[in-house]
Amino acid sequence: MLIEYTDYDVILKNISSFDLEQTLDCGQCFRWKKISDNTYSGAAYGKFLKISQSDDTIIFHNCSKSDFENVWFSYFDLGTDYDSIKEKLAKIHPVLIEAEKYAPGIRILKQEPWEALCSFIISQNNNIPRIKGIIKRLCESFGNQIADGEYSFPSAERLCTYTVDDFAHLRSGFRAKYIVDACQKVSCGEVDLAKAEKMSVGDAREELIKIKGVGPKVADCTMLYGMGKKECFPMDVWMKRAMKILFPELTPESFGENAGIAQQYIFHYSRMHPELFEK
DNA sequence: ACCCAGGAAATTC
DNA sequence: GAATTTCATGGG
Repeated sequence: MLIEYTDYDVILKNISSFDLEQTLDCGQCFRWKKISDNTYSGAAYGKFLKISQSDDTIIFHNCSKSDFENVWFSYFDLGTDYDSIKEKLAKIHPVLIEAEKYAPGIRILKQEPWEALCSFIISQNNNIPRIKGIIKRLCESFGNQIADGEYSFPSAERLCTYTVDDFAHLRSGFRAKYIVDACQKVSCGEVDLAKAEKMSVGDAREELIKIKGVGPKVADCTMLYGMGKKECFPMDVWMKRAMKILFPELTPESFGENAGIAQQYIFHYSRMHPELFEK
């Protein structure tokens, strides 16, 4: 991988195992939008970004060197060698070879812990288009405008004084009371996300499920997508189906230290091949 | 009308 | 304690 800094853009050349569409539309994040072929716009850590790809070249448009180094490098997990991880995972089970082949450019994003937590609280017993709508309304109502029509994800501190009624327009249903509890516990430090990030998976999970509406699955998604804990293996309805039909002899532990990455290949592959689970 | 959606809390057995 | 029901909302 080669990094070039121009006056306005950051350009990555000769990058492998990175596909924007696969990474941004595989169910791990909910806020990036496709604005034209191979071009996306979105936000994280309070920064707006337009990013585009052609083959093995990625352009971070109008992006400073410091934003790239401080935010986007780790956000897109550019320090991790996915080629070698895929090779190791492929040896565990042949179905993983298929799943990797289907979307070889998936990377696990390192999102903000609070955004991941909040997003996956909203995701429970919900579908992806509706999750995106609720999060969009949350950001547009309470986030800061950081570019034309683009908003940051509002912090727990920003949200902690609101009640269930104040969130009614989000149309998040029974999840509104969970959002309220998360805002309160995180903003006052009863649940310390920065500390949880440094804890073991077991301890961090215990910490996170103190929040109402956070169980093992939401906690694991928060740790995998928001804290970089790649051994986490969130078990949603799709993964339960996949384990039963595709990997009957395996458990989440079978996938090892990068189980979360395996999970993402399997989740996306399963969701795009629902016929595997019919009847 | 019915079923399901990246689950977890509340209730019942 | 384990199994089942309920929880809002929207799309198919």
